[in-house]
Amino acid sequence: MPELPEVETVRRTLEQRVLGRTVIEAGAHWSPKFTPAVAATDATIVALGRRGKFLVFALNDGREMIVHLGMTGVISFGSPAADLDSPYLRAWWHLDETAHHPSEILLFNDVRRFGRIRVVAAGDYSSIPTLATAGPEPWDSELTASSFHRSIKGSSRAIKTQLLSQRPVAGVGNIYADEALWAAKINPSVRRLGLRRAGDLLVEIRSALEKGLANGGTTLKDYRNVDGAEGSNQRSLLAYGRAGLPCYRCETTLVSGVIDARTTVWCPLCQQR
DNA sequence: GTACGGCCCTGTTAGC
DNA sequence: TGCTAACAGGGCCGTA
Repeated sequence: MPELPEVETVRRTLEQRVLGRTVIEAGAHWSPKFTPAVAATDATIVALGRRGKFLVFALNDGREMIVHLGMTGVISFGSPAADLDSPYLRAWWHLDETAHHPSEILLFNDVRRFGRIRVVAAGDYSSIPTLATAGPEPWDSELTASSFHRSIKGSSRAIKTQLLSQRPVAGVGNIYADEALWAAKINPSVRRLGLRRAGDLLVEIRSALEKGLANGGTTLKDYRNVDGAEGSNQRSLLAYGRAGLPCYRCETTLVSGVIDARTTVWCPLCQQR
């Protein structure tokens, strides 16, 4: 499931192949989640950014195409002859030929259709609630222990739920939330954190995301970068997916439960409430 | 406004 | 062997 490290890896491997290129034709699956992709036709991509887990294609006409990979979304390049009949193709953009690139098709495949695409006026995210209310990027200089603490203090929900809401900080999903909470020795169900513990958690969130990024993302099943390569961070996970196995710190058996409809793994000894 | 449950999706796996 | 049910989960929406 693509979280910040996966989406950023996609952005980095995609950027130089789309900058300055014009969409000469586009198509999409019938679902309204994907049909907005067609609206990018005739526009030129002038920048490729990322906000939380959203890819932001800046277009030359004052609009942005926002792409969320959902759980199983994969972006790749292909040819019209070979790749437009994939049963999981949800959107495609035919990019023009340039001095550096042949004419080719940018493909968006998404088995479970949890992804979504929107084309909006630049900066107008009113139709994308999670993007509109997303908190700061993890490495934003304005994000400090105290600002993070203030953000958490404003809610009475479990800390895991708060992280998944994208409000305290953008880009954290189920995997990196479990990893950061384990590293910070914080129980995922706690509803209140002091300033010092909030600071610890912020440090571990940044650390978990940096490690994921350095490893090219976490590939559990579907995730690939634009070149088709898997990430390797799944081999370095310390909590996620390890229920029933010994804690790497204290050897207590890790347990799992459901928080906010997400499987959550923690150490009952290191991460006591 | 905030909290919470249900829904969207389909391949994989477990259980009978 | 073949069928059914449970499971995975990010974001959105309706309701309280």
